[in-house]
Amino acid sequence: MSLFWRKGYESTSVQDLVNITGINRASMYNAFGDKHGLFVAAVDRYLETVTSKRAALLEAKGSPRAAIEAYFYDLLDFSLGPGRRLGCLLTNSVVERGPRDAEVDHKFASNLQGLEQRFIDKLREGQRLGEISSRQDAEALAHFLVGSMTGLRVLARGGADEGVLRDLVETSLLVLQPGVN
Amino acid sequence: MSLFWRKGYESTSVQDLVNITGINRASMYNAFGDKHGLFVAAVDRYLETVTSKRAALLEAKGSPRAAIEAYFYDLLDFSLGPGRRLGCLLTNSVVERGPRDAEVDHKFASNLQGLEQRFIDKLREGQRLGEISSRQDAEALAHFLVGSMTGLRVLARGGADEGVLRDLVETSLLVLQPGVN
DNA sequence: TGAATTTTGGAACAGTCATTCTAATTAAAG
DNA sequence: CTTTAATTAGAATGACTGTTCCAAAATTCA
Repeated sequence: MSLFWRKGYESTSVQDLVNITGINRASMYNAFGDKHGLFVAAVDRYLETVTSKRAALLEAKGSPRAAIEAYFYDLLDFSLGPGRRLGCLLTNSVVERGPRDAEVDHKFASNLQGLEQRFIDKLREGQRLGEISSRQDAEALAHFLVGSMTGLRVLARGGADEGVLRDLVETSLLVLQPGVN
Repeated sequence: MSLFWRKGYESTSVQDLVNITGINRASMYNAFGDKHGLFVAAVDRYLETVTSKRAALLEAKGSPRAAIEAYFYDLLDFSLGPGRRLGCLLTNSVVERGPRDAEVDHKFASNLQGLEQRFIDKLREGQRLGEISSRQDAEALAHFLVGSMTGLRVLARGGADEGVLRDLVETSLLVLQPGVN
């Protein structure tokens, strides 16, 4: 998973995987079928361990707006620092392989839709509480947040300065603030 | 350029390039040195033809806010439709190769910084005219716009629905609207 | 027209790719 | 302990990788 995350699919050879895992080639092929099967398993593992842990922040009780803010600041923290500027494995994969890998494409779409739905739920709740601006409906805000988050991850991988990422997060969250209707 | 745009660097073989261009292998090597040299030339060409044409929209006289809006809607139009959901060649390249290709990395950073500066100029002018909100300084807004634009391009390549991209653009532009200070 | 340069087809190169195989060794199950 | 299954090391596969070379053909330049 780490290797695919760092180097992408094509640049990671089976030999690389054998070397770093210490697992025999034959065992890998026996367990995963082929390189692509192992890759998909790595992406699944990524979603289970890395992504879903952060998504849980969105399920927190209490202020919905605080939950969304916690989500973004957690992502920001994770995206900073040397050795961590890897972006999102799934996003990277869809950029590299999306148009030619239906499985990756589908995972990306459904993952994004799942996150979008969590955003929508929290946004609606926040709007009902008056914590979150009602100038736009929750769907539009959720779409916006998903886009902003995607930009954040890609800019992080691209090596953007911390200030850029921070401004992106802060300004995005400012959109949620209720002002004049 | 089109092939690298569609398939990325690693998945595009020299043989593919020979086939699609009809140019002899030896001529290509004579002109560009190696595959990477050709790739860099393709990225440069992309920036000269595709990107800089759109960047010119930001130089338009008249309303600075309208110029920024024109830029984003032009990008949105371009990103939609079948066969056009390719994202940005430079962004795709930095995702695939960024950490291991200093030349791509540098091009990405300087290109983004150039765009950021154009945004800043327009934003400042708009703030002076009262067209653009002054709740945040122009730098922060520019960072936000760059992030939003990056997200748009990646989501487009990822096959996101038109509505998602549209909401992202509209909401991002809403941030510029002057409200209560 | 004649000389110099570029382009062409095509073969050849060594290296790497993902994948499969064989045979030996280890571990699990009954 | 015995049998069955899984794991190992390592070689071998054929296809493809980027790159170089050669001689012939075409083009450019003076």
